[in-house]
Amino acid sequence: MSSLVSTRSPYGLQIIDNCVACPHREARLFCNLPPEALQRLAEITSSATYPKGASLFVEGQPARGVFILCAGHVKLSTSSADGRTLILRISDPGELLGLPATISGRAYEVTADVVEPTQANFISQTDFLNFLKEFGEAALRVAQELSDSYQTAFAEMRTIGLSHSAREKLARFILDWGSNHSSENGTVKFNLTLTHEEIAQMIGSSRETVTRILGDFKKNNLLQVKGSSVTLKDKPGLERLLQGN
Amino acid sequence: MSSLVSTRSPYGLQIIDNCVACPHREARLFCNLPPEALQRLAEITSSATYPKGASLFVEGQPARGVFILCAGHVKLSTSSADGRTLILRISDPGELLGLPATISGRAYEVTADVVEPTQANFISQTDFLNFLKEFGEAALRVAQELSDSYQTAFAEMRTIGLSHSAREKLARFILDWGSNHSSENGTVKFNLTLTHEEIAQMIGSSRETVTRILGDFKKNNLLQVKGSSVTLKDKPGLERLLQGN
DNA sequence: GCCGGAATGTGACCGCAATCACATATCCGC
DNA sequence: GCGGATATGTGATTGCGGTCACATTCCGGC
Repeated sequence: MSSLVSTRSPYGLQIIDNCVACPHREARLFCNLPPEALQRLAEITSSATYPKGASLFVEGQPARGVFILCAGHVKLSTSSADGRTLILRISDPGELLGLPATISGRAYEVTADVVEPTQANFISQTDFLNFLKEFGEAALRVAQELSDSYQTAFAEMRTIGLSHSAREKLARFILDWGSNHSSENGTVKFNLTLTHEEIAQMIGSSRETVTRILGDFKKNNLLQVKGSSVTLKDKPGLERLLQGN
Repeated sequence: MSSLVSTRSPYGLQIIDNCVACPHREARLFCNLPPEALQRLAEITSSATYPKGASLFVEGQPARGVFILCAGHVKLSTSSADGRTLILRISDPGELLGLPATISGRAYEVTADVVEPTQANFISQTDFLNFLKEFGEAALRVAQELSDSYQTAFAEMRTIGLSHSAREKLARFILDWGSNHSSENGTVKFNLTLTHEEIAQMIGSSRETVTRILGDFKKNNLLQVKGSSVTLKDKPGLERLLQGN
């Protein structure tokens, strides 16, 4: 079994070999499959790197296959004809992108844009489906992965659908982001690499509103912002804004 | 293979035997599995009927297993602590309910309420997971089912997140509902068995707003309502409200 | 056919947040 | 370190739609 090997890409990105199998998301997905399955997986997988701004796939495009994100971050979004955009999530390394579309055979339902130099493995739809047919265990893993995605997307939907004010949605967004990205040593502190515009698109609001409410939060000492670094000063205070649930 | 058999339930519901395997959703899910898989499926399945108002499962409850809806309709909803409710969809016969939670092992993410006398088959979580482990093909079918659910939920999310006005959301809702439930012979006509309150909960709006906008639609001759029967008089007119997309 | 509860219709009010229109401030490549 | 693009901050305005408070109508059960 090959161990992880790193080299340099043109974008100054760490290239990771054989990232199909495990480096991220311990004990998930395609780890612990029988050797012949892993062998087969390696054969049908091809790796590539993408510069900032590239698209792995675009909403509405017929599904070509799945991408396994090895390094970098990818923005998943959907947009309406009149230019409005809804950002679903920022994917982290280890995630499978384009899975529902590839499995169901329909078009990609979101657009995947590279927000920072990224490495990803690709498996074409036919190869992937054949692989799943042959290795039932893998199909079950895929079902689990889909269930997780489903529940994540669902939580997102709840946030947007069930909260009243933009202030509430923003508070929830910040708390969520914090709980996933914080390096806490006592206080919760993390990097928020999104622009106000993008935050607005995540919570279904407008750029100005995000700026204003964020200013509000600072004024009320709920949090502190320095560059892209955010520190929660009064987490309970923020949580109080989520009224109930 | 046993054919469909009907008897009478206490609720005056048609009881359908062996509905695991096929009656609805042609060529989907568990049809065309090898005989031993079908055999096994029959062993782990138990059937039950539910009166109006019953809950198959409740949001937050640890997953017990999946339900296969044989007859009747079930409302899937989620609600926040302060009493607001978001209805996700009304499930039709043939659907699998509670699948993501059962596969992922987390809690049910929605509540499933019976809105009319219903028959459903149940498979416990452990039985179901063992079954999938043993029959890889079935796991793949399940993955497909999950993909479909995902894409449906996603479309719902887009509707709520990307449209500006309540009027737009209502128009979209009516057109969607019409395209799924209409018995068209020239004009589009269908039964809308939901109260205004429920419609409001589906589009994330308020009861009064639904009443008002629906009245508006009637006034502008976009549609006609007689009891629970709705007839679209000017479909293009409604579609124009979806601005763009 | 009557009754009670649910569903629907309607007015008044008003607050949130979208939008427009700018003024700064910050970042990044050359 | 300069200059243009991009991001952020802020005021003024406005309308949508939520909420409250009722009136009216519908419907199902006895």
